[in-house]
Order: sequence, then C-alpha cells, then structure tokens
Amino acid sequence: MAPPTRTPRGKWIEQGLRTLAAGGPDAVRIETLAQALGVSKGGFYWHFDDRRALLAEMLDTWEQRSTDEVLERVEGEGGDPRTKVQRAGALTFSKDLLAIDLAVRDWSRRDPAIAERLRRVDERRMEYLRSVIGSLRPNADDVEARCLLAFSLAISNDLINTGHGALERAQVIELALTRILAR
Amino acid sequence: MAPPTRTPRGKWIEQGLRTLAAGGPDAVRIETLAQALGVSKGGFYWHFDDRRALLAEMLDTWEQRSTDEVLERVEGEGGDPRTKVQRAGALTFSKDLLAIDLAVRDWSRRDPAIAERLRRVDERRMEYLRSVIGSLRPNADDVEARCLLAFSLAISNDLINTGHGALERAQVIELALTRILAR
Amino acid sequence: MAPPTRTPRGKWIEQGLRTLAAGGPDAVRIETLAQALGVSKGGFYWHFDDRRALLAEMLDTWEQRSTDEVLERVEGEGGDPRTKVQRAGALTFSKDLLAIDLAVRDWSRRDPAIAERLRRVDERRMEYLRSVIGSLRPNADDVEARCLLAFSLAISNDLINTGHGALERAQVIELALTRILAR
Amino acid sequence: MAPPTRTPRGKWIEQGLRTLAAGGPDAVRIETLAQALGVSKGGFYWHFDDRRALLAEMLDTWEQRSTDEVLERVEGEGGDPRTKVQRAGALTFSKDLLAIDLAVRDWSRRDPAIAERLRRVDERRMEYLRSVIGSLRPNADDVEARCLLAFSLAISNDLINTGHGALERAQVIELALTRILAR
DNA sequence: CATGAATGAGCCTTCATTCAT
DNA sequence: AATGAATGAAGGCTCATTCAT
Repeated sequence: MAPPTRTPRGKWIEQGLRTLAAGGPDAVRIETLAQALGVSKGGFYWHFDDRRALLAEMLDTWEQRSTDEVLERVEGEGGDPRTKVQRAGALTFSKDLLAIDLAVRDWSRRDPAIAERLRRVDERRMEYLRSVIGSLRPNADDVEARCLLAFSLAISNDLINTGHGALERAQVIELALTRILAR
Repeated sequence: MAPPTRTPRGKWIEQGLRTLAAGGPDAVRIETLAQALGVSKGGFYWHFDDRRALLAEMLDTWEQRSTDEVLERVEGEGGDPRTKVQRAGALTFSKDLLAIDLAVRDWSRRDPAIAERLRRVDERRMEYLRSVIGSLRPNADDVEARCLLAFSLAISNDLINTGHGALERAQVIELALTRILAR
Repeated sequence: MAPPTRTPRGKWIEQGLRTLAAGGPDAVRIETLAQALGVSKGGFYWHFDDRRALLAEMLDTWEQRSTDEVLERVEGEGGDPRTKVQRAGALTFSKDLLAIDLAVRDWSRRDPAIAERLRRVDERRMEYLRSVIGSLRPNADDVEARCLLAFSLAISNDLINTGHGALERAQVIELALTRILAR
Repeated sequence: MAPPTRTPRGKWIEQGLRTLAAGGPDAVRIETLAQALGVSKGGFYWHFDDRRALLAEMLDTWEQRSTDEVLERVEGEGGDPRTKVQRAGALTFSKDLLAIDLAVRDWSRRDPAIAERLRRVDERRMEYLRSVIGSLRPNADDVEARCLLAFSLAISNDLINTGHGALERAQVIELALTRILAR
C-alpha cells in the first residue's frame, strides 16, 4: 500500500507551471524540474514522451484552471455584478494563475499555437465579462469598451510597477474599477 | 565635432533589439545576430565584452529612445492634452518600440535589474501622463486612476487578442480612451 | 520426460533472434523486445541476468539450429550429392536463418567471441559440404575450391543486389551451381 | 601560414570510415571520433551539420573510391583479362576498402538508402567484371554465372573463416578463380 | 576588425539496469 | 513472474566564449 507513484505525472506538471510562471517557457528544463522534485531527470521520460508533451499538458491544465474552474466558482457564489467582476478577477488573476497567465501571454507573442490557446481562453473570459457588465449597462459598444478596460487593468497590474503619489496601487485600482463600472 | 560614427557596434545593438522584440531575451544569441548581420560571430567580441554587455547596451538604447526622445518630440509639437496623450502613446508604443517594451516587461518579471530599469522608464512616462491629464482634471486621485487606465490600455493592447462583436479593436480603444479622458 | 516447457524464456530468445536478423546486435534492445512481446521490460531480468546473457543464449540457439538440426534433416532425407547440397543450402540459408547468419557474420567481424562461434559453425558446414562434394570428385584440393565457391555463393546471395541482364538471379545461381559441381 | 585548419573536414571523414569499418554505423559516434582525433566533440559541428551529414559524406567518399578510382587505375595499367580481374579485385577489396565495403553491405540490409547506394556501386563493378570476363567467353549467360561467382568469392573471403585442410585460403582462392575463368 | 576553428558546459533523449511491490 | 517507477551513464546538438591569425 506504499505510494503507487513516487512522483506522479501531476507533480511534474505542477512544477512545470511554477517554473513557467517564474522563468518563462525556456526555463522549463527537464533537469531543473527533476532537481526541484528531488528526482533524477531520466524518470521524467517514464511519464512523458518528451518536453513538448509536458508543455502541452501544462497548458491544458492551465487552460482548464483559468476558465471552467474559475467561472464555476464565481457563478456558484453569486452576488451583484461588481462583486462578480471583482471575484472573477481575483480568481483568474490570483497570484499563482496570474504569473502563469503573463508567461503564456508573452510566449504567445512568438508561438502561434500558444497564441491560439490564449485567444480561446481570453475569448471565454471576455464573454463572461461582457455578460456581467452587460447586465449593468445597455449599450453594447459601451460595454465592450468597459470590458476591455477592465481586462487591461487586470493584466497590466503586475506588469506596471510605479508609485502613485500618496495612494497605494490597490486604491488606484479601486478608483479605476469604479470608473469602469460607473453609470 | 565628428558625427557620431555609426560604428558596427550600433548594428549589433539594433539587431539585438529587433531580436529581443521578436523572441525575448533568450533569443538574443550571438550566433543568430551575427548571421543576420552577415558577419562571423567571433567579431562580436571585438565590440563587446560578452553577451551581458550587449544586453546592457541594448537596454540603455531602449531606455533613451523610450523616454527622452519620445517626450522631446511630443512636447516639441504641442497640442491639447488629449492630442498629447495620444501622440505620446503613439510614439511610446509604436510598432517597434512596443514589441521591445513588452519583451522588456516580461523579462523584468524575472530579473530585478531589468525590473528596476523598467520602473525608471515607466515612472517617467507616468509622470508625463500625470502632468498632461492633470491639466484636465483637478482631483489628483482621479487623475491617478485615469493614468493607470490609460497606461494599462496601451500596454495590453498587444497582449489581448479577442474579437469585439461588431467593433474593431481600434474603435473599442477609441471609446475606452474617450471614457478615460471624459469629464 | 516432460515436454521441453516452452517457457517465456524462449519467447525472449525468439524475439531476440528476429530482431538480430532485422537490425543487427545493436537493435536487440530490452525495451524493444519487451514491447514486441507485450510485456514490461522489467520482467526480462527475471529470465536473464542481463543483456549479454540473452545474446549468449540467442547464439546458442542459433548455433544448434544451424548445425545439428539442419544436418539431421538433410541426412534423414537422403538423395544424391547435388540434391543434398541444395537441400543443405536451402535449410541452412532459409529466409529466417540466413538473416540471422548474416547478422552474426557481420557481428563476428568486431567481436572475437562471436567470430569463434561462427568459425565453429562454418567449420561443421564446410565439413559436411566437403563430405558430399568429396563423394563426387576425387581430388581434395579441387573439392576444397568447389566447397568454398558453393559456400561463398550461398552467403553472398543476399548481400549482392544487382541485375543480371536477361536472367533472374535464381537462374544465374543455377548456372553457377552447375558449374561448381560439374565434372 | 599556420595550418589553416586544425582538423579538416577530411580527417573526420577518414576517421569516420575507419570507425565504420571497424564497428559498423552505430559505432560512428561524434565523441568517439573526436577523441580519436584529439579534438573536442563540439568542434565537429563546425564542419558538419550533424551526424547524418557526416555519414552521407563518408558514403560519398567511399562510393567514389570504390568505383571511379579503382577502375581508372586498373584500366590504366592494362594486362590480360585474368590480370585485370585480379587487380580489380585486389584494389576494390584492399584491406581498407573491403572492411568498409562489408560494413556498408550489412548496413544496407536495414537501410534502403544505403541499399540503393550499394546497388549503384555493385552495378558498376559487375558491369566491369562482365566486360572483362566477357572478353574471354562468348556466352552471355555463362559469363554472368562466372561474374557472380567471382564477385561472391571476393565478398565472402573475409566473411568465412574456416580451415582448408592442407591448403591455405589463398591457395584455395587461386584454385577457385582458375575454375571460374577456365575454358 | 574580423574569420575560421575549437572548447566546454548544458540540455534533451535513450537505454540498460535496479528496486519495491 | 511481472509491473511501475526510477537511476545514471551515454550520446547528439547548441551556444557562449576563446584563440590564433
């Protein structure tokens, strides 16, 4: 009844995603992962055909987590539109997921296959944003502009690192969000 | 008084920035650059101590171009605040510079030295935005929120790739910008 | 009195010989054999100490099959000398055995142990050839030359792949054999 | 005026052919060659794209040496048919070339591209044999049989390793050749 | 300034072998 | 008897760097 697998497939994927988040796709090196998992690199090939296979599964996992899981949770908890938008943002761009998201986003700029995956994910996110913000405001074009602003704000948060005078970043975000959702 | 000799040194930097923009820092390989320049890679080391030195100079060049050069040009041409914001955006995030900017931005997430450089650059950009938008709106906090929104919008534009129903991306941007600068 | 149990051991050897014939000794990889047998490679080590042990047993099997079994069958059926020569050739160099033979022959060129085994086998074959052809021709030296020719012809058949004008290879062989056995 | 190349392309090919002859294609390992040449393995890639490129050039070299060079020399020296046959055999299957030839021959049994190359080479050799032996004997079919025998004898010589009673192998070969060329 | 050549570290992958179950 | 999992030693290839010319 000993552990049926010392280092299950999932561990490699998890570590892979952590590494991707921290260092980008080029940092996802078999040897590095193995070392982090306290395992010999050769063992990797028991679980995966090759590096590409790992990357693919990592992306599958990320895609799943970033869409279905987030949306289910948000819709499950209910609340008014503003709450939903904030919650969806909080989940989608939780510390862990955001780092992966940004890594994938950069990666997508030089790999069409990644770009396609990301487009799929973003499309679902935007669709959700649209439905929520759309319940607040009648004009479709207006909704679209607000969605893009909200989305941009979320993505850029970790990409911009400046001071804001007397304010904290969080406060500025609050103000900005209010402005986005304002009447 | 001698004209700033366009030594081949500059060519390496230029090509380096092009490559950085297209493939990220890992893609900046001496051999690749040499090939693109039609030169043997050995020659690289006449100009630069090593790869790091090239990267450093590339970043110097980028920093200079992204700040002083842009701001000088924008202020030199004058115009009302909205015009200035748009022009600054257009210059800062011209096709070429934006690609570099995004590459640096991603890079900065895993290299503190890069992060510090980027912070310096962004701080100057925000300062300028603040001064321009501040001339329109009196409330400092409000200005800060609008600045962050404008900045986020500019950065994210190339990072998001979704459809917008009947609208073109450019139109949505227009609407969003109007909203940001609105009374 | 128990029938020679066809333990799985034999299956590994069989598959090993097939693989040796098709790809040479380097192609005899535990993993490949296991896959072909629909078994996990770990199991191999229950039957054999290591790869070398398998190769040794494969060679034992081949040696046995190439000599005793062939000669018994040929002598068992009788016939005139030419018939015997042809039958011995047909059996020794049946499609399956010939492929193994050639693989071993090449292998023997770089492994003295293999060379010794092959010499043993060939010596028995030549001895038999000598006895049969010797029953036709009186002069020992002459017999020796004919034996070598016959043997060369048999071995080379699969190693040479040229056209023969209007003739088929089989016809040329016929003519050559006739010439070898001629008065 | 120092040596323009420490380890010219040709050296790699030469060493590659030596290794091929001694150990078959699988033995042609970059690292092994490098070590034999007293060079670091990395340097290999300055001269060749990859291992396959080396193998290809090795085969080109061998093909050239085995055909044009041999035939030129034989025809250049003249002599009666028997002399030519023997000389062609001696050159074609000189110690060095024969070892390569046999390695290629075995290799060709599992790689169609190699088989095609070998066929081309053998076809030229047979063509030459045919022309020489054909000058002795009128009947084409008869000539064909003799050619095949001569060719088989040459190839098999190094593949068979048995005693011949009181005779030396060379003597048996002499007898066999006489028989092949006999009236 | 630049080239041709070489080095060596690092990474991906394969494979014989081992080990616990 | 056999499996799932892991190890470790190769071996192929890339690339920053060096060096002599």
